[in-house]
Amino acid sequence: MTTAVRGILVARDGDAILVADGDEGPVTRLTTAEWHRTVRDAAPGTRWVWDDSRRWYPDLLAASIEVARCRDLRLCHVILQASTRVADPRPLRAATDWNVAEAGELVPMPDATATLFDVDVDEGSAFARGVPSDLASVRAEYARQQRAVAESAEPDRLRLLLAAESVGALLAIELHAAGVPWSRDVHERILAERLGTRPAHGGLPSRVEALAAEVRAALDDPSASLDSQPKLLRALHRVGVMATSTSKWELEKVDHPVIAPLLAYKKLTRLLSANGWGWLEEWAPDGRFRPVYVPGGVITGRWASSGGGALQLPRELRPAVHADPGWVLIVADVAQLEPRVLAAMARDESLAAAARGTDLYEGIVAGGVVTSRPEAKIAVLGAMYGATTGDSGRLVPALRRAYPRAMGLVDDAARIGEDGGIVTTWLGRSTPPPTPEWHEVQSAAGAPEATEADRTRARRSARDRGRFTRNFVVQGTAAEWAAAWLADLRAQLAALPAVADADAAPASGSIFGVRAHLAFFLHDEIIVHVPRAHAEAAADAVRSAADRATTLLFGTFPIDFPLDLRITDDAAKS
DNA sequence: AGTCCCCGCGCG
DNA sequence: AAAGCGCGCGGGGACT
Repeated sequence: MTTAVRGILVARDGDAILVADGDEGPVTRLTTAEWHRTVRDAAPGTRWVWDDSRRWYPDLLAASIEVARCRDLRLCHVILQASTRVADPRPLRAATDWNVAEAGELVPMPDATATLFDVDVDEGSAFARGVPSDLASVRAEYARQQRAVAESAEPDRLRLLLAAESVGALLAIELHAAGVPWSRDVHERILAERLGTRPAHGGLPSRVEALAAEVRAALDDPSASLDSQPKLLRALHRVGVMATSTSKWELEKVDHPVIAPLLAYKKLTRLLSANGWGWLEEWAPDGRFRPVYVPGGVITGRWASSGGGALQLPRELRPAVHADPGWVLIVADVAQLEPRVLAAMARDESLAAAARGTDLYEGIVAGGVVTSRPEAKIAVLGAMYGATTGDSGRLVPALRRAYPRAMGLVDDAARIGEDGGIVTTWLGRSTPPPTPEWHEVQSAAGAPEATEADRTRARRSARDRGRFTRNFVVQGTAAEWAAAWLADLRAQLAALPAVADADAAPASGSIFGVRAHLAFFLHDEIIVHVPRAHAEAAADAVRSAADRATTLLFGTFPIDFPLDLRITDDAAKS
């Protein structure tokens, strides 16, 4: 599998598409049809170097043309211009038209087809600001990036990061095109069970209506407003419930007849407004849920999403994720991804030993560090999030004694952040520097006339940033492991054979209807939609991709990343 | 009417 | 239980 990778520059010139072989090769001018043919017939190792995958790939996919690899200059610029591993970031930072959002034309996002002519600049989900697409700009930016990598402290890691980020850009568009196979029937059954009968128009579902009546009776106020936080809080105070907020973890502590129906009401109205019948019509009208994924959308390098709440699909709706007839789902997630990543980054043999096998928390208990699994869990979370008080903060010192290398890594990251410094993930993504406002708060506290309030504010702000940088290195490196996992898996799935037309997935309507494909991704879990005949092959691919990701990032360091993997018809959590 | 912020809660 | 990271979204209310 060692095909030489060749970079081909792609640019736009009016209606024409310009393609140039490498840095100095001849420029070819193509029509759209010729461009499609060129991509379809390209050598296996070709890497398309283009401004922004969102500008090129939806059109290719619509023509059933897949791209194996690219360099997404926009996303890679964001990484490189900030990375502490780049020796001289000045040329990148000076290229301000590549510095994301500020300048440039509007680029239609993958879900924009319906609203393409309804040009509403403020509709952020449909359009985004674009980077340059002319050949001179693309060529210059690629040269800057290649030089930045070559001269960096860790060229191999950065190359891996840029490749993974760019595959992510392609995959995000593919996931949108493929969609999550969604059973409208199952979704509607869940809604009916939980919420009751659907209202004809304007009203509330029957069970919600009944609960609202119960709550109003308990509040002794037939017209009480239940959806306005301030009004609800006042109504609660009137019947003697002296809560300071209407959040469920505070209300749960109160013993009053209004609490049970109120919590039930809140739970149901949440389901109704977030994932009710309206959501179903808007987001899965045709048996596919097509969220817009935003690679690099989170500061740590995780993906964000826009529209449909893709990253917040409630567990109770997971059964609606349902394979098409003749197909199955492979649902896989990594148990305790982040602490495992931390053990590997820190080369902490003790934590890695506790992580051997399927349950890192039990491993910590077995090592005698804490006495129970729940304690191990909150201790580990507290260590990675920077807890200082409560049970979590109390347990962290035990972890510090048992795993000095791992804890040293996150403690160092926190200290650097508190001091205004920058920290970097394993592969090379760095935090932004503190904002000018942050520095102002710090210097104000050091001035001779500073008040105690100034100093308190500065300490708080420093510690806030310390918790951010502490978590950044772990969350960001975990995102890198997941990106490497996805990239390898995607390549393996693309190599699986297509099925006969008769076995095509009915609701897909694209190349993903005839071949195993990724259907969902959420930080550390994936769902693959697979023709039944290829289930075992695809499951093996999921496992081997995880192994390869581990080796790619961490070499021979002995760390396990065990998968919880199921082959199933629906994605309900077992 | 539009915009912005807060609250609350869903996910990892 | 809400102290301790990162998100998106819907609803209400205050403001323009």
